[in-house]
Amino acid sequence: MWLLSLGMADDDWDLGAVVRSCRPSGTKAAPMVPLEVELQEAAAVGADKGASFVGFQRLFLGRDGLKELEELYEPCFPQVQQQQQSRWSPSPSLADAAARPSKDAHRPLSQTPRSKRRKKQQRKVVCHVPSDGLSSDVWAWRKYGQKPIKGSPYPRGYYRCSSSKACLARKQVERSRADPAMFIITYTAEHNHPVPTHRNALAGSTRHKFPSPSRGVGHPDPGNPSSSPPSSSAAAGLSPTTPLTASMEDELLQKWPHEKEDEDEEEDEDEGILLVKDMEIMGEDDLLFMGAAAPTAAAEVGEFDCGDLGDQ
DNA sequence: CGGGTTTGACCCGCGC
DNA sequence: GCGCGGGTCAAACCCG
Repeated sequence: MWLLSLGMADDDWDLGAVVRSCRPSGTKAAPMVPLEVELQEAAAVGADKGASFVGFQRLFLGRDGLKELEELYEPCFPQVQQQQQSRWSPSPSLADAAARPSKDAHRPLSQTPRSKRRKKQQRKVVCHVPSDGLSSDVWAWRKYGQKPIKGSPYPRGYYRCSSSKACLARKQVERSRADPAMFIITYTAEHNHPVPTHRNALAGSTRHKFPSPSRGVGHPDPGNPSSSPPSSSAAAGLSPTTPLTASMEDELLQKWPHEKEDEDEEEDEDEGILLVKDMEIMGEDDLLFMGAAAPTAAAEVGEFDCGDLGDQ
């Protein structure tokens, strides 16, 4: 099931974009099947998980932009559409938030401002997607880093929008410790440009060789991430970009199965964050969540659809 | 050649 | 104030 939680209330098109990216782009997108959405408020978190939709709806009531969301999610969540009629007022967009360079802006060093430092309250959108959903993201992402996360057997991949240099949109992809079959995609900041008609041709083209002996992994790919089951395919580092980037995925994939053992203990950690099963809340103030189901991930992982969905 | 990925180092926020 | 850990940078490398 796909879940998406919005750490913010923004709803401009950017948000939509985000959402979009989380949902099947195109018709052929991955099976968006399931879609069980669970939405809750931060406060609600921890509470009954069953609150899901209801909570969700409540959250959005009265806010503008909801409408847009509805549309966006419609495919995924008909219910939302039907039930949510209200709109929520837009709050500062992620872009804004992210755009605020904060103190980093004046960083003397050669380094660029790190506005992003974990702002405790930076708005984020967290999306849980099944491995097979990792692939569809209409945006073009470029990986700029990967790091092992303490407590998690899976590394987290850091991506930024490659469509526009000025775009502050970022995304983090990490395999769920609790459920390796699921990926946690966290979007930070919004795109400040329209969705690219098509992702860079090169994007993602780079690492197509899965089993490439060279980079990273030395093992043969377990299951050809790209072509095969996503479940194994993505890893924290999948490349959201276009189609495939298999290397990272491979790595993760490969290790994934093995590390699975750790799962048990990790579960709670995942949940610790707030994940109510599939949902997480980030941001502290006004966060909203919405469930979204979006088979986007497929693209990240694999190669399938990326091309198609790239365009919308 | 352009653009993406990999990877180690660096920086800084946060908790103790 | 210190140390840990997460997030980002940037050089090196790879691929079409």
